[in-house]
Amino acid sequence: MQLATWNVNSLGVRLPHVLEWLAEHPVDVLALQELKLPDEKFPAEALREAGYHAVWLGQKTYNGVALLSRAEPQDVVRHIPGFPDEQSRAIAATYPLPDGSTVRVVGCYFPNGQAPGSDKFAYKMRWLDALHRWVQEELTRHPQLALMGDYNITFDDADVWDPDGLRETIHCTTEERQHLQRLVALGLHDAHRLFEQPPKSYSWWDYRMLGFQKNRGLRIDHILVTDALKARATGCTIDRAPRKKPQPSDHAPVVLTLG
DNA sequence: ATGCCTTGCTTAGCAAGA
Repeated sequence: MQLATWNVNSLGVRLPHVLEWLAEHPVDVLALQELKLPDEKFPAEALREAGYHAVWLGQKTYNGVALLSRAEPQDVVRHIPGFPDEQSRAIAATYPLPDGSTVRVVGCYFPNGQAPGSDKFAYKMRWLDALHRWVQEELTRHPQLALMGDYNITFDDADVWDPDGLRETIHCTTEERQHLQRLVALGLHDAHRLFEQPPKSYSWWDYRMLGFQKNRGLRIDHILVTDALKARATGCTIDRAPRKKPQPSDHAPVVLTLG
């Protein structure tokens, strides 16, 4: 049983990569971010042919999230309830597990935030507040929950290729990291850190300046899990292989394996 | 560094990403 998350930076461009990756890695649930296409252009048929159900929340040009799954999704929620948002950033669904229990999957594309002090940063903070309230409420009903996606926040310096040069810049500010810790304090665990990882493990690399080749990256794509899922987790990896292909997304998939 | 890439929208140059 595997859950994965991947910011594809345009599903229109990256659909072949997604299909190839799923053929090699037939995960049970794949959360996608940055679809960059409206609902009516979502490639549901191609994904169905690949054996995947899909639920999605599209948006023209920007944002957009989806959940692909082997099993049929239940109790689908689009957008953070009680947080009217013109930007399509959140989707949730429930899936059956082989033992008869269920897993609640919340897939999110957190706002970038641009720079501390900007309007976009203020929106990021409001969005994070709303997400916290929503996840807290979801946890009352779902002991097995995974919150995964492009968080656009690093946990600490170990997630940053140049922590001194990027100190208190976007993705690395104390304020953003405090929000991330508030989510953790709800009783969640960073799945990546549950396991031994290679040094300098990142999930995003800038397209410019040979960022990937020099491993100048950030770990900003995360899977947070509840105690019950932590107990079942047997591995969590970042798959750098798709980042090496021609015309890649700037993000790599993150994969959680559950026993 | 004011950009460096990439994408979408619109059709050459922005906006936005991170």
